[in-house]
Amino acid sequence: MKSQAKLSTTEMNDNCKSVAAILKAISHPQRLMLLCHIADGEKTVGELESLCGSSQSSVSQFLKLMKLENMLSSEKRGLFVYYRIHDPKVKKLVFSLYKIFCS
Amino acid sequence: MKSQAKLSTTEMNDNCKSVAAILKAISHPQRLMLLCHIADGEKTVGELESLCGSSQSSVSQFLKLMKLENMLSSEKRGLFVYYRIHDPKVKKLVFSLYKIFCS
DNA sequence: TCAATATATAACTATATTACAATATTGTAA
DNA sequence: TTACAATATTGTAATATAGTTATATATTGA
Repeated sequence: MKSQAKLSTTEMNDNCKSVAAILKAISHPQRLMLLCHIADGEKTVGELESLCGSSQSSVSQFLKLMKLENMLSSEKRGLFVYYRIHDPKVKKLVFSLYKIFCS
Repeated sequence: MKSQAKLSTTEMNDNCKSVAAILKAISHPQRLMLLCHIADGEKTVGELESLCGSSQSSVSQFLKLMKLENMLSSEKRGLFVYYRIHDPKVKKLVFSLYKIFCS
């Protein structure tokens, strides 16, 4: 992390704030689970509901929260709403988490 | 994230739980800041206090929290307590965060 | 139009976090 | 021993979050 020494305190502060906000949105077992499934390919609310074993209401609320953080985007096609990862940085993060902790 | 499909639901659940706990400990601007400074090399409470501009009490509490998660370890030498990153996975995580979000 | 299905929102309770202040502990040095 | 500096702990009030249930809205196809 030596490279970080190059950042000013203000820059570091700002970076920490925004990164912490993203981490906060992910730092919940159910939300992380949702994100992992979505990272594997776009999913509908119903699919996520059964994949994660959560109620429709809570899945919907979590998705909304992560959409507000601009982490996810959604598209309605026919009867279903498809969710996918919007922010490429978030995709990289999920991949890193997988590499570090799950393999 | 295709590789993730290989994990069973139970495995995924467990992984998400433990990873979310770590993320939760980091998902706070001040704590992330602390961690970044410590990742750069071991630090005393007093150093962190001035580096992060936080009160002694909150620095001490945050450090304790992250120690409980086994993310940090500490060693008392003389009058000072030195903190460093204990879990190599956490070190990797901090480095990934830096690569993804700060460069 | 109407029934079935998918999604979103509201309201509420229990619990957890945060910040802050006060106090305690420990090691060092005079 | 006393004093002091560094760190840890505790108590607490304000706020945030989690999880549940109930309700509302939107879309599609018959």
